[in-house]
Amino acid sequence: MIDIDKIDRKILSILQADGRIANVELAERIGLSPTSIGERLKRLQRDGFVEGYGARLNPHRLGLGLLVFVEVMLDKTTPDVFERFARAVQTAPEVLECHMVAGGFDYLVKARVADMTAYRRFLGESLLALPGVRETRTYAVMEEVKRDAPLPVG
Amino acid sequence: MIDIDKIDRKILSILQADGRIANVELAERIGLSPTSIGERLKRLQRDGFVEGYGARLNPHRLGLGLLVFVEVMLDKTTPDVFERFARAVQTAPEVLECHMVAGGFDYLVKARVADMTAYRRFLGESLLALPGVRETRTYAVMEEVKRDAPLPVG
DNA sequence: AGAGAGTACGGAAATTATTTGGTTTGGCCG
DNA sequence: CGGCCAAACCAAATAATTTCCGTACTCTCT
Repeated sequence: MIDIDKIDRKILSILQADGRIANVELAERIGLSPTSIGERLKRLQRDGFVEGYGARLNPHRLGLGLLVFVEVMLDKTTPDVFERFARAVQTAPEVLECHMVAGGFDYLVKARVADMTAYRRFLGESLLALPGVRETRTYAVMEEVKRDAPLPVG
Repeated sequence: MIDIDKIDRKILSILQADGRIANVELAERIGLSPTSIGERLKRLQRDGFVEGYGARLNPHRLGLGLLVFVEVMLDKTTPDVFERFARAVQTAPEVLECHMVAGGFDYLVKARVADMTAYRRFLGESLLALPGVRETRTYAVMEEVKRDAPLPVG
């Protein structure tokens, strides 16, 4: 396990908020030379702290106005239902996240679709079409109180 | 409503996967001059399709190995419980997402902590300490099947 | 046809990233 | 203690990229 110091954390924190910041400005904000910052960042990437960079898109602008969470329960009769479900979920573009959870149900799915009509289609043609899906409970999001907050690195 | 064409979508798609790609390379991949791509990107940012850029960090590397979802039910006796809960959630660094949902409970909270010990502390000192919280149900994630997939822009 | 908007392009200038080489610091061991 | 090594830092030079500007093309509307 490689440990990181306060400066590294600051770099990660700033980069999480603004992934496209210029190296020189990053260096200025931290109080180190651009060269050092560049070396540190390279190391942070090599050691797997930074997995990549991405643009944050506005889902509403893209016509994806409805966010839903779906609790999925599987039939545990066949041995490979979990595998098959996991694989199918990867290919569904509507599914943004899918987690296997401990508790009352098996999988929690987070998906984005245009509207309720689109959701009904997604539910019927994608989720319920999968073999082994016994039951689902849908929760439509009415208000996104906090959306994709940065990880606490400080 | 401003609509975007196929080239714009391609820009967004690439940028979602690699937010730090050089403009020249982006232009090459799409088959347009860097200048044009720059202009399009500027427009996409101005019109709110791109809200920003961020580094994708590895939560496990940062000691945040446990992902939990918490269903929260509130006491609807006081009129401002929702507001107060929403405000409190913003300041909690463990909370990555919080959504008000329609259905069996009021809020769905997604949080990242180090381990179960840290979660117990978070639950007791942050969530349950809030006035108006009547009941919570916790679901610990055992396996992250799909994590933060890009929005379907194609 | 002509005006205006929108989009595209190439080249020059400004900015930024990366590499190179050298200095300092701190630990380790003969 | 003195020498040695590795890590972190920096300034300067070079390489690459972004931005700015002038121009051309195509649509559409009058």
